[in-house]
Amino acid sequence: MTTRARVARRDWIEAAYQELAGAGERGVTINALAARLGVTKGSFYWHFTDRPELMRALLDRWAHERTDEVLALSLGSTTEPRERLRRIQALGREVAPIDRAMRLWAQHEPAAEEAVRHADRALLGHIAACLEDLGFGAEEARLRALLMLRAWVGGYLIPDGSDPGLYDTTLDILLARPR
Amino acid sequence: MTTRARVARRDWIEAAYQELAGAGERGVTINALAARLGVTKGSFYWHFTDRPELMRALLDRWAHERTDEVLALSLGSTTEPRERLRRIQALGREVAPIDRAMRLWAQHEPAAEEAVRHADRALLGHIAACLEDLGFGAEEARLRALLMLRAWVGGYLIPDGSDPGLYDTTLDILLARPR
DNA sequence: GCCGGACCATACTTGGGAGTATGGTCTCCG
DNA sequence: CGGAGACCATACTCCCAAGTATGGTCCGGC
Repeated sequence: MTTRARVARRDWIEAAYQELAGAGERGVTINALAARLGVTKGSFYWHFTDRPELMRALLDRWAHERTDEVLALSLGSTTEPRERLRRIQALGREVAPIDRAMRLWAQHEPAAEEAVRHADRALLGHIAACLEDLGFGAEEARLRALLMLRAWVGGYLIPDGSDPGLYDTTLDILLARPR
Repeated sequence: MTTRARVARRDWIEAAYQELAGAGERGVTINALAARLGVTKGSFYWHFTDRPELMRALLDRWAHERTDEVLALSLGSTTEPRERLRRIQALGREVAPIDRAMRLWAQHEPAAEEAVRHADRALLGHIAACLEDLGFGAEEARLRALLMLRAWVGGYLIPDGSDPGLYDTTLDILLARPR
């Protein structure tokens, strides 16, 4: 038969990652993960010393994933700035659940805040680079990149904040030159 | 002597409101409020039947306050649209702590989400009205109002997201006409 | 075939916050 | 003065998630 329910350390991390994306940080509870994995807490406390260790592993996993994604963006096939910005938006829609969970978590956990800060620095750098390619000055590009990111994550905190027509036109607005 | 530590129902609500703004929803705990007020839980459960009743009262208090503020905006002295938008931003800075706490709370509490939704509808309406005064079409005004709000609350979720130069220029960007 | 270590189940204990039961104190009013 | 009701303190119980203790099972190596 197919080897009993033995799970590895990465299985716990993966399950926790799913739970984090779906239910937020306080949703990732040992018992819930155990149930999801078909084992009990006994397994968990063999692979980890305590919950904080698991959460640190989550931070690590997310940081790496996010780094890879942003790297893939900057290594993308096209060099057309506007298309690159559109791909950033597309990525944003993909990672929305986990991204949102991470940012909410970062509100009351300094370690998570630090991870988000670091990831945002990279992402903002990439966005700003695209804007500079479009002819904006360095400082202007920085400001608009930050504005673009804020406009994006702001959607997490606004009920009914997902106007279908918004994503199509937000770039137009953010890229309009001052007169 | 100055009448013992007798507190009224509104004192509990006020203390809870402070705690909500400062420590978030899960920070408003009965014992913490009791300590802050110099009484014990016995007092609380005389004025309220349970914690949900207190939280509903908080929602109410916030909704009224927010309604008054937005009303004051639309009844403001000036009629110059751009100045009105600047005052909205100024209000945003004032109410940032409680606004942020409410939105975070709304992430896992339907009643809070409903309150935020309702308040946002009014605020967005007011912003959009200013934008229409500036010559934008109705639909365009709606979109830009939403974008402005998202850009604002997005700052809550971005570490180091408070660039000093941002508030000065964000209006310029949001008000630039498409070419 | 059996032994040691990897892995997990069971059954605890602990800590913190919500909620309850009950009795005490002040104040006002008759 | 003497209750009645408003208001609060004390001391519980309940619940839930984290963490611990301990014993059981499986599997590879000798």
